Amino acid sequence: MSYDPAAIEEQWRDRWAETGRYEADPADADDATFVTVPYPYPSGAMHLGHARTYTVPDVYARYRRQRGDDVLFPIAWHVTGTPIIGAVERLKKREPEQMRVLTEVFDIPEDRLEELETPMGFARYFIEEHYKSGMEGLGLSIDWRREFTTNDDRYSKFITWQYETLYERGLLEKGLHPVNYCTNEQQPVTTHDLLEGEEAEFQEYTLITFAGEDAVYPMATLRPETVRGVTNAYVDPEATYVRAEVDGDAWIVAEAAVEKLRLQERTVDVLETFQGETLVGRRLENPVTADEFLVLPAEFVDVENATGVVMSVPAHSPDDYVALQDAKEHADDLTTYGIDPAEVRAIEPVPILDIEGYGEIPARDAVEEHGVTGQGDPALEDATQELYNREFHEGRLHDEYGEFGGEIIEDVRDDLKEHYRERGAFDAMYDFAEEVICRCGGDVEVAYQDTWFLRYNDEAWSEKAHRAVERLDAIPENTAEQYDHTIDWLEEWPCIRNYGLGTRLPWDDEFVIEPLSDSTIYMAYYTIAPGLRDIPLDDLDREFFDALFYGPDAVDDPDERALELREEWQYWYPVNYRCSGNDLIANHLTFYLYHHAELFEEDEWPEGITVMGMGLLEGKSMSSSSGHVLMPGEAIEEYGADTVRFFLLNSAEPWQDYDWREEQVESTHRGLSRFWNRAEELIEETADTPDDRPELTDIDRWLLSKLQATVREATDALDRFETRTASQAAFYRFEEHLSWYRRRADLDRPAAKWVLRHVLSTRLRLLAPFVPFLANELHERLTGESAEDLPWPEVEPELENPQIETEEELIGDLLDDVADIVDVTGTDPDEVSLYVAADWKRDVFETVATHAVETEGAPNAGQVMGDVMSDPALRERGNAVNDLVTDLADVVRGRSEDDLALLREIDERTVYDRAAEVVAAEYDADVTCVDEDASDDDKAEAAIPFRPAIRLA
RNA sequence: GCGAGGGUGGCUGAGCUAGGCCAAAGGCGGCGGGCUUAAGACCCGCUCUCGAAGGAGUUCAGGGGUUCGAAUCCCCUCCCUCGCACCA
Repeated sequence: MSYDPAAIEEQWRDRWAETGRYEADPADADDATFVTVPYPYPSGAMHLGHARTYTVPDVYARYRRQRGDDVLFPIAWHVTGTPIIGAVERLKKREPEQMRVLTEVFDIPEDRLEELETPMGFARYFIEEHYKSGMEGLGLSIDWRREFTTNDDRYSKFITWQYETLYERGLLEKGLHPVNYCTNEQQPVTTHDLLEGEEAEFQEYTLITFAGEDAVYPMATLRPETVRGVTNAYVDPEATYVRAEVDGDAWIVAEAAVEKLRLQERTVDVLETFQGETLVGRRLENPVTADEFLVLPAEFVDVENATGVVMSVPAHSPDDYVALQDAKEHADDLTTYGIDPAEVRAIEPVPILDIEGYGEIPARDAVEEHGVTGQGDPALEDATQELYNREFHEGRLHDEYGEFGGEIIEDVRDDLKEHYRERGAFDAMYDFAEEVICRCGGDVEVAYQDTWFLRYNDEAWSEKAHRAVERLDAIPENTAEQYDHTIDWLEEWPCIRNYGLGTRLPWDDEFVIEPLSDSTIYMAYYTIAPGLRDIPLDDLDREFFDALFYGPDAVDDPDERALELREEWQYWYPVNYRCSGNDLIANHLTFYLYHHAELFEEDEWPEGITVMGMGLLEGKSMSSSSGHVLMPGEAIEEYGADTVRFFLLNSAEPWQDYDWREEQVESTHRGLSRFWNRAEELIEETADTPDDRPELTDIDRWLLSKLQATVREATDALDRFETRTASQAAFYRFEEHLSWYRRRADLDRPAAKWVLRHVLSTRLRLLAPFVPFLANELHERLTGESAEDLPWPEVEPELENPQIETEEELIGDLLDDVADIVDVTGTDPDEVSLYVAADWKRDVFETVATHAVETEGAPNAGQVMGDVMSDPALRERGNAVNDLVTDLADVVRGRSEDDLALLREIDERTVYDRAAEVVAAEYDADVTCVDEDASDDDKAEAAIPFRPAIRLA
């Protein structure tokens, strides 16, 4: 029967489910292994991009089981936060885009849409219909008894304990914080809720408070250091402005700014409203220089941005420079505003910094260099971008800036801002650089909201987190520094939301703990989830979990049930390996380290983290909304789960990106089919082979020796999560050994049959973690037992035989040489003569080899010659010896002492007699192998040790 | 800009953390042959250049250096990908 994945896979899935094969419970042994993955977020279907994240830990779990461990590999569902709620809202509104994804991409039947109209109904659908079936389809060895969702009551009790504990330890702090806020719905919104401006980030503008007669005129800038370069201001004469009392001071701002300021916790009373033109011509005073300047009219002023009053720094802003040129040109028009044109023409750019490569007025140079033609020219943007960058990183402030004079902007901007803020010259406000619209159609602004923060910048806490990194097995190794870097860089993290699924903040229940903050120590929850189900909700209080996690002495009257669960927790903890995405290093994985470092003792801290690259589909990243996705179910149906697994695990190491290319996947599938067919054939044809090891020949011993190397390599690789290296060695690389074996060995011998069966059994056990369906099925057919029920293969040192491996290499080299000659000459030889190097040449080799050992593989030709020539018999041979030494130096160069010892042991005649048989068979030629000395063929002289001379005829 | 990772033969992708066994694995594609009524699948061979004797030449982003010897080590330049937060 040929390879039929669907049939055998179904059968093994059933068997695993029926027998609870992967359910793990504490035993007495001290060999527990606990691996976890991030619990999925079922706000949509699982696609193949997710599949490897779950498959890699599955391989490790299966591997450790074969090594004899109790292995726990659990899964749960993360439903915290707003994405699911948002998705349900969009479904209820029957938004076309959402409906398209649900019905076309995810293929949800019409009659089931209704059950998706509640958040948990929505989540449940994807959990059951996509994630669970996908995971079962892939053959993941999950203990399903432990699943839960983060919206479960008992989980909330656990999170409540966590946050009460952190709160008590002073690691949470309340503060005001800018957030995206929908002015229509009057609540904060997430990026997912946005219709337009999803990419927009709000910025903190510095407001420079220029003084006018009747009020201050705050103007927004991202470059506060340019304050000394302001030459004038602009307003939109057509727009509406207001004079308002803002926190007790009189301000002039655009009317549009009033709401923004209010949202940012300002008290704003509008005193009067007027057209922008009233402001034109007024004189304002620079709070830093005390210089006066004019307010000019300009159409380009956007009153929707910041305060709607703009300052102009023509020396350093190409935009302002060009605008000023225009203003001067049309200065005569300004008389309508009562402005003296001469005064406008007299405005000159005021430089405030020096920068190499630019003249006194950098903006002018930038404008000229980019060939900017006017205000609407796209080149203006490039000029601005380049100049801003250069000035920020290279510009040095002029001496008028006092303590900041001579400094690079990059180094002092923050200090300078703070300096003037303290003196009342600067203020601040947040705003977007573009328009942002909510899905509800409402305008989104930046608002200050009360928020609770986790204090990840706390020194003592960071210190503990660094210690956790130190003892962590970070895979790949270079990720360790990324964790350290993240720890140093993290500030405070807002850990709550105003709405969403999840756990309420225990002491302030208008807030919900957000997803990245309720998922930091939940791995512990897997160990107790089944046990907690039997305990009444109300009993799961602070004391209960204190007893559970901190032991009987932590509370006055410890709950017995908590102490029992404590044993289970301690049996599995710590997590040996967490497998996650490399994009999560900068938040989730580092939070994971922080919370463990704070809440648990060192011996419960994470032992290892393996991060993974992303998955591509035909070279492009997958996304459900674009439809460029492949669901695991589809792939499994097409190729079988083993092919899917093998591709995911073998095409790249876990931390590298992989690319699902149909062509490659098909080739993987063919590889597995070929393997299956050969294995099945072998199993049938050798069924009556006795179990006892027969007398082996050299080539049998060679294959078994290669097998040992393969076992060693696969084992070492899996210990480091190198699934590609491991599977490559056990599968593809060994196929090459087998093909040499088939070429060299008589397969009809009982010994060959025994060897091939032994090899197959070993390889199936090595492959079982990768392709469990195929490997278990074949092994069961081979011996009656499945591969996963048998131990992981161990290296059998007595089967390692470097001597024979070296000899086979020499035979291979000879075959290559013969083939080479045949190829170049285009002859089909009838006779082949092999001449093995004479004894004296072997003596020279000994001398060269001795030198090589002394010089660690880098023999000095001169010294060797001196030695060799001390023998009179050799000296007579003159140039022949010289050439030989040169050749032999190449042979030994770089070889280790052990290698050389092997070569010295080899009897060339025996080896090449064997080689002669192979050559004879392959070329259907008469092959003779004689010593160089015994031949009168002048070709024979070309023989050197380990490289016989060859004559084709 | 900061942090991380890369640039290898038509493509993909090993090797580069321990420099010589590297003209450089494997796969895909291409070419030739076998099998087949035929296609597919499968099997064998070739796939940098030159060569009628196992050889030689030029390659591993570009430039420089260390070394008897570098795809592999060091320096510089250019280019690409990812992350930079309140999104999960």
